[in-house]
Amino acid sequence: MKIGELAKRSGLSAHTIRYYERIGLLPYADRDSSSQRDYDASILIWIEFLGRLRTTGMPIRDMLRYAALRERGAGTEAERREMLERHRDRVRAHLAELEASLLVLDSKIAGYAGPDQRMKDYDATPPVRRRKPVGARTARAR
Amino acid sequence: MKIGELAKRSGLSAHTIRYYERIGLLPYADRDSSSQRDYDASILIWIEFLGRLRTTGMPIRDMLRYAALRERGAGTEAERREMLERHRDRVRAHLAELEASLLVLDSKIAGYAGPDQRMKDYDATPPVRRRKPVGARTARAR
DNA sequence: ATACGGGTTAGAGCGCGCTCTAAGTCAAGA
DNA sequence: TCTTGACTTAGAGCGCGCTCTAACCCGTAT
Repeated sequence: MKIGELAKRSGLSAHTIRYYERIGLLPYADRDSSSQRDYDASILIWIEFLGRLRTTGMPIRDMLRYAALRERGAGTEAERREMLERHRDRVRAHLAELEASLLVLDSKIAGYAGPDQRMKDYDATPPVRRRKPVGARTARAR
Repeated sequence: MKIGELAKRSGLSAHTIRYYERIGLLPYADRDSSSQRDYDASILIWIEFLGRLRTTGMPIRDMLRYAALRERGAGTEAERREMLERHRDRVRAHLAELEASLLVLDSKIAGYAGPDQRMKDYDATPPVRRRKPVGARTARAR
């Protein structure tokens, strides 16, 4: 499979695939007689996993660490596992934050829809703050 | 409240607070006789809400739209509500993606811990791909 | 023969969201 | 009076993760 095909199948752009190889996220690909990358379908599984790491917010520098361990292979399992466990915990924490914020969004939306069209105060601009009216305080258009 | 105090209380840096004002996320703050910003505690509620939007991944340009509507005040409720509803839907979708990826992480971790120390294949580096062995294919150290 | 649609490289550029710097002002305390 | 520390502004700089450009190469179809 050449890079264009892999791009289609993986959802990454060819540019991004080359970039990932350059930085070491993807293993250096075999080249055919014309120096063109020739991929085995098995790379798709790795790319999909990378996508999971990215989706869950792992920074590239950490993915690189993981990828390097993976390439070293045997003997690195414990460390890889620890990385994933730490990452999973961060993802769980992030998930909890998102859920909390989602609740806030929901109640805010409910506020807009509520029988009482008036906001629960914390949305309306505070009634023209004008404390310490010192000097010429023009409104300054933005 | 001056900017340092607000920074402490809001968790934003003073730099970031000024930046937010500059771009329009925070309303232009009243200045005291020495041109120093003087905040009303009510701003904290708005900043906290901005934090929710940021946590849930809303781009600043969208927050700006929302902030502008908020400042226009009356008559913009419907649009603000629609924005939040669309955003909420995106957050829910993202949440679902995260949860799916979390499952993958969990099973991957389980694989590392499993009774069978051998990976379910898709983690081990594929057994030295060497298809189309054309030309001098040096391993090229990385 | 030539045009086309892929591919190759090194390296520049970009959008985002801050984050920091430089040079200056001001008020309070020793 | 002098120092200190918190503030002011305009604007530069940064880390991230791509994304694109330029110039070139190659194999196939017309």
